[in-house]
Amino acid sequence: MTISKPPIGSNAERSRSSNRQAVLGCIQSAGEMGRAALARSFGLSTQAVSNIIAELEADGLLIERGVRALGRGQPAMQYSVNPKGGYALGIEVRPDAVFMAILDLSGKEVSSQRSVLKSLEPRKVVAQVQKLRAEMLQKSGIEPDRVLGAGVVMPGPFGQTGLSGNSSDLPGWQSIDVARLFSEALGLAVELSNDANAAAMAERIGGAAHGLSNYAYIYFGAGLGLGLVNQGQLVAGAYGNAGEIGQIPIFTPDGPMPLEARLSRISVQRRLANKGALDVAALGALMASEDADLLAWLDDACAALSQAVMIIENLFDPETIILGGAMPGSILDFMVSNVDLPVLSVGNREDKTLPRLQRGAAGRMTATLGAASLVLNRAFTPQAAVL
Amino acid sequence: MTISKPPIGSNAERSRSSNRQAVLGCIQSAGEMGRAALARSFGLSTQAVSNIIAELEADGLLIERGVRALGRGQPAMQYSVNPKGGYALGIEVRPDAVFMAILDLSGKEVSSQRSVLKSLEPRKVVAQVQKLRAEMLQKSGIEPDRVLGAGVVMPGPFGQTGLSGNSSDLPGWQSIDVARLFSEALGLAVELSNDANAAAMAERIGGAAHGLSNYAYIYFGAGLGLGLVNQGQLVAGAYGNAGEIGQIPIFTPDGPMPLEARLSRISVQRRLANKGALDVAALGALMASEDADLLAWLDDACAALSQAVMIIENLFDPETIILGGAMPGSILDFMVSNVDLPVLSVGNREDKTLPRLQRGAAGRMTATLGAASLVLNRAFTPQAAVL
DNA sequence: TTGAATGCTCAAGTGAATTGAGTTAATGCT
DNA sequence: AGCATTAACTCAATTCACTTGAGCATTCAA
Repeated sequence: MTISKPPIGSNAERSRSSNRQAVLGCIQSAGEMGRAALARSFGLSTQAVSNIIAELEADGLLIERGVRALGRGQPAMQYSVNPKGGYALGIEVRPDAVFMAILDLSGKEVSSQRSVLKSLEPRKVVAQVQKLRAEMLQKSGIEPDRVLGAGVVMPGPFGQTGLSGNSSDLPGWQSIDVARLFSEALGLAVELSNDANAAAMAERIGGAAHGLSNYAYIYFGAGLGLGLVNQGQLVAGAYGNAGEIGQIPIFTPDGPMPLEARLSRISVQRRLANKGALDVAALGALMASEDADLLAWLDDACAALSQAVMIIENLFDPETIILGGAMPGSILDFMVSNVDLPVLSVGNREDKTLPRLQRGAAGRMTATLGAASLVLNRAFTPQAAVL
Repeated sequence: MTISKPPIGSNAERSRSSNRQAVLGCIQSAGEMGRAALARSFGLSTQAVSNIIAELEADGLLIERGVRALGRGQPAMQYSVNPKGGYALGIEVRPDAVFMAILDLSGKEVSSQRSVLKSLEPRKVVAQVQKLRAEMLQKSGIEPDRVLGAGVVMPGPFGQTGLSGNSSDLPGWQSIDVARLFSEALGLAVELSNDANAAAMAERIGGAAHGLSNYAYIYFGAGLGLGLVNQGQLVAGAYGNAGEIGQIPIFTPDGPMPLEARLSRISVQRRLANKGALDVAALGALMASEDADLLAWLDDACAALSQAVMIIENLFDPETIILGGAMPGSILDFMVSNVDLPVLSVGNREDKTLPRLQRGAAGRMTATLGAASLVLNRAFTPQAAVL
């Protein structure tokens, strides 16, 4: 889902670029590190790491954090990522509005905004995004050339599939090269992804999956999505549509139905139709008041979630499964503590140090922040060559 | 599941090694290629490719195939992989026997053998494997240092999981470092995997998935396994147990049950218990005679498979799903043509050029050949750096 | 106090890529 | 037929980024 595949062959310059990314990524996930420790963890010489660090420091991407004595020998100068060294743009396009967020290199939100769409026509949307970017950069006092790239999140699935035609699809966007469109308009490298994948990446940059390389993320959006991270990279599938978990059939007392029919905002909205339109805040209020209808829905939702966990664990064997998205944290927490974790699963291991199911970031902006995280993840990860 | 993680940092030597693998892999999947074409597809200079080719030719891994004129300009000298340039060892350890196969670089089977296990104790098994290797290499006239590595296939899942304790587990093998054990005994790089993953890789080297990078493989072994290939690499999961598809619940008229209960050799054996022990050949004979009980089982199996396809497609969005393993080809073919392909799936695309479901290699040795294919795949794929 | 361990720098050396000029061998145009 | 064009390839020089080895600084432990 990147603009153009990176070249496969390796040469001196590409080595350096890859090593730079590895150094940055290692420091980011460890918090702070010294040259020698970095050299050891990469199989590079200290001298090589020294050169790379000098370069990164000159570029403003790293800052000195003082020396730390860790035992015998000369204490090591520690470095950490300079939050102000670079910024990532997150763009979420929805049928009604665009959301934009700016993250700094540490993954902290610098600014975020929502802009109602006047037209859904791609050119007009892009123009609106350009304007929004200019405003936000100016307001935050960020130099445009400090922006590393943009992540774009759109409702999937991409291309004409058996799941197309949902209400969440963007009309007129199915057959265009969205990544190229944004990349040319913004003059930035663009990563395109669906909401669940983006949210999954957000957890890796600064959330519950910090430092993890294999995990799954169940995302509550319009429907239900799944973000899969394998070896630190998103599993996108052949056409970028992996993770459409909402359609998989689950077993209920009323017969088989799609997971989404029991576990999604649409399903809770339908069940609690008499309570009007429920946004995240309203659901949180109902949860706080221990609303009986909501609790009844939660029972069913947990039963469905249990089956989803079983399928995900047995197919992927992740280190953990994270629950997040447009749901109040209290509801996610309830699910995490009330789901029956399946016994007949490869996820059921005695030596597991992480919980099998845990809560991630919740809220309306999760996917937008995730979009920006795609960019950060790329900045921190050496690009793998793919044939 | 390799012995030791490759170093992350890149330097000149590692660049060369990675470029060598890329060149080999590209030639292997294209059949034959010239220097200039290779250089273009990698983003390397012709000179660099020239040097690499000279080295590979000197090592006996490539052979000249004469010049081909493809238009204007000087015709290009084509190279292809020398089948006799290297060999891969495949080892499948089962509760009753070890299977061993040798593949040449082109993926062709050179030799294969079965040896009944006298003892399941790891040290004794390894000793038996060592002896078997010596015999087979000698009989085939292969110099030992032409062997690139060994792939080892064992019944999963690995480690103590909620699925442990199956009859297919190897007692006494759960808590040892199997890869190290074989690697030290054989003096070879060893890749460890379960049967489904290995079989999936076999299809990539020379079978139905030749040249594909994203596909899924449903494997009929003792139970049912799933091999997932993402970006040309197996998805192993955090603990190497991804793809345990047999346990996922599916919907049947008799209620929910594990997929394996409807779609596996065990299930057909149970349904046709009155016909005695059924090996692959016996099942093939029943299929040829259009046995009514077998056809009834197939109906149920296809219904189950349809659900599995839906889950796999929606979670992974593969280019294709391949069916293979210890089942007669005729039964696999029947399934491929009789399964109801789910409509509500991201796999249901109009622009798909590959069939959504197709048949792969069938037979008793599939996993053993797959084990050797793991080695070939590594020889042909630049190793990705993983943090 | 002394020696071992550890972090780091400087300067020289090395491996593998790129660059640019030049050769060879096809096709296409006049 | 002759010549320009295109493409594949080689040789030699250069460049890039990493490694190596010598040497210094700082800390801990005996």
